[in-house]
Amino acid sequence: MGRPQRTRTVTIRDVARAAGVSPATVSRVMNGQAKVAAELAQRVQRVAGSLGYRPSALAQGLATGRTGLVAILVPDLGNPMFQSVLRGISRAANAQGYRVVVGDSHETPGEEPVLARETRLRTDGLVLCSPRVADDELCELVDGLRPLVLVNRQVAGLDVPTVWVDYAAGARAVVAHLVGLGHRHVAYLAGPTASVSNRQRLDTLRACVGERFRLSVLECGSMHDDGYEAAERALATGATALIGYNDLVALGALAWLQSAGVAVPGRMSVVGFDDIPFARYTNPALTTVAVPQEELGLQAWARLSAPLHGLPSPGDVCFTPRLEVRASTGPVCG
Amino acid sequence: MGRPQRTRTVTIRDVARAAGVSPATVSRVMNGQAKVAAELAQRVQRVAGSLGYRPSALAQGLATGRTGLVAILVPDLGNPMFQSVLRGISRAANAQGYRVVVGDSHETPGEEPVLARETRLRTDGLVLCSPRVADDELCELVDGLRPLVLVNRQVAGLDVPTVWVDYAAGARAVVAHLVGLGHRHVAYLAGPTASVSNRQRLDTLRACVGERFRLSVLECGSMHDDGYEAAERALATGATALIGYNDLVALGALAWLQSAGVAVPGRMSVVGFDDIPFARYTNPALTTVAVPQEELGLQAWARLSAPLHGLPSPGDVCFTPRLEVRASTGPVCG
DNA sequence: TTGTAGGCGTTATCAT
DNA sequence: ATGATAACGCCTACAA
Repeated sequence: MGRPQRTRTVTIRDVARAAGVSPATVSRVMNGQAKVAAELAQRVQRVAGSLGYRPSALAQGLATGRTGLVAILVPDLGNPMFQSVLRGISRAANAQGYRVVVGDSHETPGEEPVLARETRLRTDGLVLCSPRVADDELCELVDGLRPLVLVNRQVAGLDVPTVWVDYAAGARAVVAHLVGLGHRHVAYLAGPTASVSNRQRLDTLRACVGERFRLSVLECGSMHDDGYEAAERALATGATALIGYNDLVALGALAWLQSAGVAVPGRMSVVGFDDIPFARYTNPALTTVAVPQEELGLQAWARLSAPLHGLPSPGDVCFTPRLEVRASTGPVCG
Repeated sequence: MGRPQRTRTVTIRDVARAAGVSPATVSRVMNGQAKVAAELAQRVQRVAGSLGYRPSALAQGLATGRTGLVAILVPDLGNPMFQSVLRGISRAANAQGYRVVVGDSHETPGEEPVLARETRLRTDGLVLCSPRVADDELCELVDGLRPLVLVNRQVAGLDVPTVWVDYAAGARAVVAHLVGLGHRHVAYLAGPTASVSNRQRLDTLRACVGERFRLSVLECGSMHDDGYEAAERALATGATALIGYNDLVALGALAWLQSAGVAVPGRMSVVGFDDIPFARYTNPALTTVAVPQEELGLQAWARLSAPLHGLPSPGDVCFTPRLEVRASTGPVCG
């Protein structure tokens, strides 16, 4: 066998031999499982320690059919929103003896299926957070990935536990807020076209268009730089308020407006989605649609751990976001 | 065998049987390795596809001795600095067919050894980024983790490839800059005591203390909130300039100063370390000690991939950071 | 309580 | 070019 590393690893047999017992006994001692004579256990422990024995996670996984690992895949690890979800799921999973590994698809829909499959192969379960892959492809993918949980992505007629946020309600709340402040022309800095939640926000905003509400949609992206770059175009539309696809985009736009000397909210109000930690610290602080990020993670774990323990998964759960009004929005100055 | 999941997985044998060939042939086809008759290969491919066969990564790893995975461990995934390092290493590793998994010790030194060992067990190599674990414990740890690379942590007399930054030089540059602007009393918002780079910065600053330079050290932390909370104390010391342990801390402090109506840099200059992407977008933009974050990742991979390919690892590399002067520092107003 | 042996799914050596 | 077969390291019925 071509073992690349010339490091001869210490196996369970080596320990067994050195301790004068059978491999089975060593296994039992290492796993603290069955009853082993205290004295024997001691000896095995000592020998294992002195030999520097580490059970092979691969072999264990192969033999037991479980790895003790679950994975969460996100489109952009740089987004604090996803980090919060990650934190939520990690906390919950760790409390039950599972480790969480992270995958980042870098907003590349094409990468997701391969990354998902490959990751799932090494773990006991998967959480797909805001997947960008198309509906039909997602449907094909799903069966090979169970146990699986979807966060922020509902697919009709798909039997997969799901945790999601009603962004339509959030978007309507934003519109109501802005219209109440007298805004009649709003610019939306659109996120990735592959993002379903972007589509939800966009569709909802479009549905609000009427005599008292005009909408300019600008292509943007999902990151801070994208918002920074798009802000000037937003200003040029003549809109008096700007809605970012997410907080990162909104903060990017805010940064540009500041640097360009555009008064916020005097000349331009700014709104985001998510309520990432940073949002409250900018100047002015960002008005945003707050979603319970860590809670999403917790609920995701609840739905992933159930099948891991042979239990039925709880039903889907939907959170209604809350508009967090801060200083970046104000009445339109006429 | 207690297989928890009742999902009978398709094995290489099933494919072999269904295709009327031996498992060995299927293996060869899947790996595109040796020569297999074109027609046979076709058939195997078809059968494998229709059966939904996915090779077990665990079994492959066990049989080949390699996983195609490397891991990077960071103390705080929420810090954009570490994300940039991660990006650098991922880019380089992916280009050579390796995947990178990431672990987060959450600034908990005690977690590092167990996390490191456990992660290493499932990967072919490890990068420890800014480890917080104590020197002696790190020394013990090291041998069980090779192939291993250290980023931002040098340990004397330890034979481990290392990529690091000369933060002492960076700190001296900051002091020179501030003194040149007339500052005579500076507050340092200290990071985690377990952070070696915090110690380097602190020691260097202390060494600069003299008749023309007074230093107040305040306990802080490594995150945005820590800086936000510590800023008031810094102001109370009467210092005219504030140095954050890192950019996150400096930006937190900046946010508090803004909200408290303290003029920056008029009343208080602010400096950070790292030059995270955000630093240039705040208002005022942050003066900071810029380190080549992605480059650190690239160089780390270069040192990790070498032993993976049976080559000798390149020597250690040290980067000298560059002071990026922006608008958050200015002459003392007297 | 402890040992024996078969199997987890794959790869690689060695025949054919 | 293809097929047996022995590892890889561990776990767990089952036997003792």
